[in-house]
Amino acid sequence: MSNPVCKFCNIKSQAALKLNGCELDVLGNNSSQVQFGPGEIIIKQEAPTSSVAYVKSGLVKIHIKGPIRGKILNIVKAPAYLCLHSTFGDNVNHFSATAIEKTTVCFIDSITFRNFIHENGDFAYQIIQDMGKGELRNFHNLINNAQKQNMGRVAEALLFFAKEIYGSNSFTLPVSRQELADLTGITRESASRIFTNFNNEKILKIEGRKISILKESLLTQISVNG
Amino acid sequence: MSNPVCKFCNIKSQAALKLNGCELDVLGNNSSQVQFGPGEIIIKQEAPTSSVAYVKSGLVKIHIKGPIRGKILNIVKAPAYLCLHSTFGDNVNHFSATAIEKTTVCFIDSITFRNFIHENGDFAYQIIQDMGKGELRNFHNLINNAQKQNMGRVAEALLFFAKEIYGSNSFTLPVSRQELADLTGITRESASRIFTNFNNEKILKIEGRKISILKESLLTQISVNG
DNA sequence: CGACTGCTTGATGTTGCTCAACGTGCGTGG
DNA sequence: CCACGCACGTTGAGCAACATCAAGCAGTCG
Repeated sequence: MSNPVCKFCNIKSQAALKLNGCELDVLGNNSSQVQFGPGEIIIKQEAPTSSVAYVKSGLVKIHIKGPIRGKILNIVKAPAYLCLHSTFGDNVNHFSATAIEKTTVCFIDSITFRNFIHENGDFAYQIIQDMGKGELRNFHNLINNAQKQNMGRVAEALLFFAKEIYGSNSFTLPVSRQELADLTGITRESASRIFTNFNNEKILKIEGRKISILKESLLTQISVNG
Repeated sequence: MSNPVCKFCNIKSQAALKLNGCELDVLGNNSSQVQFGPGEIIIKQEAPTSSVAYVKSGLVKIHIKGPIRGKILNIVKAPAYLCLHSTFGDNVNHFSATAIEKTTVCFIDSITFRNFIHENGDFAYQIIQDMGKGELRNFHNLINNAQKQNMGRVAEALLFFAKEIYGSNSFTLPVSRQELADLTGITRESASRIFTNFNNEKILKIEGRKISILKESLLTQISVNG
């Protein structure tokens, strides 16, 4: 594997910015860059964690096979590391990661990555901050899913896409109704019903996967109040 | 603050074991040890994160004020760090931590802790592993809460106490019915009903908070199948 | 054109929350 | 000391929210 452009890559992670020229050469020699199309699996649940994945561009869903049905834990936008917790918490992946848009991923050899942590405190500190922020997001998710009811969850998810992913109140949903249901923890029928409901109430304008948020304040209220 | 015994403490964290004598002196001079009784608040949600908390002994619940009712995110047994994610993800605590048994906590000055990470790669690596393991546990929780129904959740919680906390099928529940409900995300009435149900079915023997698991395999099955 | 996938809609059944009542033990203040 | 409020626990009845089941529709691909 070889990826000699790390040194000149301009989408470095916060952590990689702390590496010096020599370390960046090592990184380049121990990583490889791969392209994924929508639906292609980047990381497979149960497989051994042989490398660290860094998403350079694109959009990825983190998901898991639940006891009953699938569950999407998170949607991650580049730039971000994927599943660091799995890498350092265990030696198999606890989740799968699948591209939902065209995505570029750098796979970094685990040993190399670990060495950086051991030898470069600034690098380690950035990784810890990253993990911390990620975990906070996930906890936030947990609360929502635990106590809100369906309309609130869907509202939450839509606002997430608008704010966090696209930065606009008009966007094309990158996931199917089924996937949205897996993300919010409801059935696809319920998701569908809530969509038509929001459409009728003129809170959203929906044309297939094209969504425009018309009454953001109301949607926010629904999201907050459960 | 002063706690000169760090050097000779025999309940050091995995991370602290990586510190040298000199660093342990610094740790001692920048940390303090505090005792908490059941119900006493160790970390308060929304308060600034001024120090890192290390639980030396005892049992702690991590909880949060939800939009509708409280939610217990996790029950943590010593030895463990508390809420590292809050410390590094943001500068206010996103959760509260409350002792549920007599608990000893060491508060370590954040700056000191950060310096260790920057300067001692082995220390940093242990912290990262800790965070990784913790996050995996939490994700596991999320899945359960998302898809199981009430009986399964209660079964899960009981097995958690038996396996992870007490290592025995007979134990005294350290939490009230209300708290168990907050942990599993159900109402206290539902919790109560399920308890009497399990008692009638002879899956458990219940006397107030004293619990004996009689049919572990059945309970496990209920827990797994939702 | 038929098979298939993704989406929608309606009818039905179940789960679990809410509300309400009642018992108990504990601490507080008259 | 007793009355009272308060947290905890249990049980029952009714209801709303959702999942499930079932059917139908539009678009697409071989």
